[in-house]
Amino acid sequence: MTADTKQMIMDAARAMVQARGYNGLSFRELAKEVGVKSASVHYHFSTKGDLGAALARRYADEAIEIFDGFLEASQDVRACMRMYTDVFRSALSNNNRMCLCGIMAAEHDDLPAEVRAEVDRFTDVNIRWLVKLLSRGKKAATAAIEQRALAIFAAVGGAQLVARGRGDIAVYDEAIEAYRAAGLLP
Amino acid sequence: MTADTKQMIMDAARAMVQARGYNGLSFRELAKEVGVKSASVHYHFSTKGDLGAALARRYADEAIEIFDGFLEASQDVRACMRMYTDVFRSALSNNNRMCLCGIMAAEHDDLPAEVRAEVDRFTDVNIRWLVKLLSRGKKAATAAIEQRALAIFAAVGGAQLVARGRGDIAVYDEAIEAYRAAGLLP
DNA sequence: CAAGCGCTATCTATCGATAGATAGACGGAG
DNA sequence: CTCCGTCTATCTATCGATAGATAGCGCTTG
Repeated sequence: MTADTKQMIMDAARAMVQARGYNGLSFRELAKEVGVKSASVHYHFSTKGDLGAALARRYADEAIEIFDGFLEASQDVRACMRMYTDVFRSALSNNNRMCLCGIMAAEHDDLPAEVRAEVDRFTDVNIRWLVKLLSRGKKAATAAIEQRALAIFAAVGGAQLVARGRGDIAVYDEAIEAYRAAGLLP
Repeated sequence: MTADTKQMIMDAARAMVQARGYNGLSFRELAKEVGVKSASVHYHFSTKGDLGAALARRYADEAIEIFDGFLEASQDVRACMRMYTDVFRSALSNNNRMCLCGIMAAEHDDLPAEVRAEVDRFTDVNIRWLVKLLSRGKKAATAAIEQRALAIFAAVGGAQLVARGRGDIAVYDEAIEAYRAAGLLP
């Protein structure tokens, strides 16, 4: 039983942050959830900032892998985009949670610097990937594509935020559909 | 000196929440900002939930007034929409702040019930207004207009969130412009 | 005088963080 | 094989800071 405590801590912490934000994460509650003492959490992550940064770093790294898998899985821009929006959808369908970095972005100015840096990197990762995807379709000007990528990322994040507030995943689906209908999404 | 303390408290509290979120608001810091003691804040708002709900309520009420003023000021749908997006822009230009209810929406599940109710009402106010505006243009199906209104609200909120994270108001402008170019915004 | 309002002083709960102890695994030395 | 030292991982207990909240005093003003 390699129920690696460190992994369990990170998993539980991610879920808690996705549900209640970085400020809503406490070592004591986290430890209780995992079944250890808060001192043990400090053993693995010396400060709360360390933990938050580790969470965001792993999250961004996983995003790169997953997103790049989409690009390899299909040459169809529309299909890839659908897989992309489905990733954000799955956070909602998993107990009405938000994207880890989406919710942390709201707390942006309150975050320890090392956490903020990783959250910003997640944004970069998304935008770079979207640029790569959009570049497949047409060879528009780079600036135009970057603008479009940014708009898509913002719109998807906003849809997630509003849908979670409503507690209704259908709200997300409707927003995405409206984006597609308007031509914002390919 | 009717520098009404209660008003000063609400003004300072709103600014602090817009910068750091509801969880980032503390009575002590708020009191210091206003120049009173935290006990005095409790005199006007018996609990933090009371204060948060009052903030969100006033915010939503002001939004109704401001937005309806747009509808009266111009018959042009595009002009009204620009005024609408400019309201969200002004939060950013005011010290890189977020919409009060936008940032609270991220903390949605952590909010006291009375605060959450007002935040939800703000969303309603926005969507109802957008529906009213969009209905001017064309007589599309109600469901389609509501979907569109929701998508616009989400997209604008997302643009604000991302732009604040980047600390660059130009990001907001670019996203809005992309929405317009795509035809999401009229 | 009475009410309204802000104060001092204090409470309880919880936060992140740290100190120090301990149980057990592992490896090398005699 | 066994003893010794070290390392890992967790524990208990506690720290100072800060959170929101409260009781009661005192000033000011109508």
